[in-house]
Amino acid sequence: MAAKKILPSVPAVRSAARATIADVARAAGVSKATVSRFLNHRDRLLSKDIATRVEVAVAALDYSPSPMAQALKRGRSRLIGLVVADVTNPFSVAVLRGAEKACQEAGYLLMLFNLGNDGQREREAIEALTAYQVEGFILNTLGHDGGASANAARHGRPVVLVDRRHHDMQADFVSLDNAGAVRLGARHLGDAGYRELLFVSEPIKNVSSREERAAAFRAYIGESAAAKAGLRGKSFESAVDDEAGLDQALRALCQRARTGRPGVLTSNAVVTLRVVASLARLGLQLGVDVGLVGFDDTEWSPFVGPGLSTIAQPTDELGRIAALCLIERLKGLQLPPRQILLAGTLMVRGSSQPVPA
Amino acid sequence: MAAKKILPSVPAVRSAARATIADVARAAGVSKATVSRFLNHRDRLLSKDIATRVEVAVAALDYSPSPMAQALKRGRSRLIGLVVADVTNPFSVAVLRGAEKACQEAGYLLMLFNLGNDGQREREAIEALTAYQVEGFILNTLGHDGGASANAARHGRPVVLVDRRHHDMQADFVSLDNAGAVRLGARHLGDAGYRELLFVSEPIKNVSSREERAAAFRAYIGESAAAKAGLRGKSFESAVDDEAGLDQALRALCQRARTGRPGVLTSNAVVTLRVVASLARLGLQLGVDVGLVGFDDTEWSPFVGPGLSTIAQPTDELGRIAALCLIERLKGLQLPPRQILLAGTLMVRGSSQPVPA
DNA sequence: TTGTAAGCGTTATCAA
DNA sequence: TTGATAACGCTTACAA
Repeated sequence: MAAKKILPSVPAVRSAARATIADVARAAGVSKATVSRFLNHRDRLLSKDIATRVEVAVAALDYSPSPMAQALKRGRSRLIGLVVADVTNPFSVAVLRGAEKACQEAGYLLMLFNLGNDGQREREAIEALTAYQVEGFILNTLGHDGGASANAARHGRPVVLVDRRHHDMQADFVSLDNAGAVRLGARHLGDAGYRELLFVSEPIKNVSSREERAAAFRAYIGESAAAKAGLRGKSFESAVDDEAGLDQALRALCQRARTGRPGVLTSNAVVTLRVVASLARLGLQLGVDVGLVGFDDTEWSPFVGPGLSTIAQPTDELGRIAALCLIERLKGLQLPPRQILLAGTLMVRGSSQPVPA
Repeated sequence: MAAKKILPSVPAVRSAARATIADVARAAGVSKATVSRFLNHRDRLLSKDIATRVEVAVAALDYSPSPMAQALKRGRSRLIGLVVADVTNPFSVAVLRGAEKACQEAGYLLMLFNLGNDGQREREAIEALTAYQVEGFILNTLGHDGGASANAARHGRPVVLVDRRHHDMQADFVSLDNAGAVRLGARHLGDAGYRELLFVSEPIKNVSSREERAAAFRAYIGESAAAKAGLRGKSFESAVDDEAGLDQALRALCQRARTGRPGVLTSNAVVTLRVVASLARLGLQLGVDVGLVGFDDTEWSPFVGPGLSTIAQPTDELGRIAALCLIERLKGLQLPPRQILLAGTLMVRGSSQPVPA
């Protein structure tokens, strides 16, 4: 057996429990109130002498106030609750990053609650977060919370909705300009010579962003400009496990397109992947047999097939703006609910290359 | 102008602020202590009569205790801190999901802190989380925290490390069996006829998982079995912005491989994408000119080129086990630091198809 | 300008 | 079995 190695004992910081404000007061020879004042109103009401004594004590004890105790006393916690329907969704993560940065800069900490696509937990999430005294919410959810978020709003905890509206709630709303983005994609496909279009979405199920995109597609197809250009289109809702249905829809699309080429517009990255898989099953070539433009520009988009044309969302900005809106409200801004829509950007790649004349 | 619609006023829940334990006590006509006892030791020490009175009052007021106040009093918060180096990394997100679920089931809430790959913030993160009285940490970080986590551990806040060890800390560690996974990938490439291998990693920079994978590759190549099979290999560290360097390394690989075919093993999904891009620039075909196996099985792996062969990590399990380990410690388990290594799974696709004889 | 003391919502100790 | 009461760490009237 190997000789027992003697580990160097941990540097004997003797670290007692965290220092409290009482410790600092004692060390500085002042009252707790004075320490508190030094911390919160450093400027006013403090003699130079005492101020430095406190300052020294704080440094010596490496003191920092307990946010929990502060929250309890003040009723405010410097916490912002972020509820996302699904962290697996790269869109959510990107928004999360933007929001996090803005919160951090404003001195807030983000408390994340992931629903794992289980709508049931939405109410639970908001209540848990409320219990922890979060000061406001950023919600990327369905709104099936039994009024919990509306309730929070009424209690003076502002709410900002990202990407998905809640039908029953008036709140600031930050999102992609879905209608504009759909037009961008559809027009591009048309311009590239794809004339018979199919819009493929996840099952709409009352999710506002899905509704808006689907509606925008129908509207665009109905416009005279599109009709004049000979653009026609249908929509299809693709369920996770219904590969056969999707295959069938795409086959039908190709049939209809006998004359003009078929083009597909997908409503998010997950659906894009499903369509790519289906096309592969059908033996159809991207950008040759079928054109494709998908929502959400991912890191892998350039490398699938001939490169996937996409509509990029300004995810970082969305998250950042959502956080900023919320923080403004926390600072007391009184304003009717705002709607902030950001434009998408078309990334052209091989999957929508022009149909040879 | 459209007639002004009269919105139905919000259901007049008259919702006063959250009920406190004092409210419940008053409503039930008992003392706060009794209510507290009912909540915490429902079983012992309570006359049936009083118990039901309290129960009714709790229900009527929809009371639930304030975790903040509990944390202040008990010193425990039912909070677990999760620090990840980068939420953008799909691996981190997957782990997050697993951990979150386990925590939730055990009645803990996860507080997420994302470093955004800014190592500087690691210490800050741990201190912020500590201030919020998190009871323990799950860390997927570098360990450049100036001893903050070691310090936390000493204060009785257990720490579990995921995927990345901290050189200076003894703590439970949960990770992929990197050595095994590397062998799995390398051997597979060899078996498929790719004889001249290149291991491409992110800059190692002291990150333990990167070190382990690189070391395992060197070791495997040095083994007699590999040598006997005619396997040879080198390693390359690919920096984000150094496309030229990577191109050069791959060109050199192909040169060396004149006789046997060249194969590449990449250390994570980001690097995989870089290699795919480089190969495209060089006009080399995946699975024909060059074999490729990459760490991390992503949703898009099947759709890049002929399909990317990958080594899948049991991410959900990793997160779950990390959380469970932590929770065991929180329950008082005294044990020397454990190391839990999980095996990876090889997913064979077109990028490593056998070299035709 | 500083200190005293009350109280935020809990739980735990002690009597009753 | 129940009820006062004193903390937990902090902020804030109010007094001095």
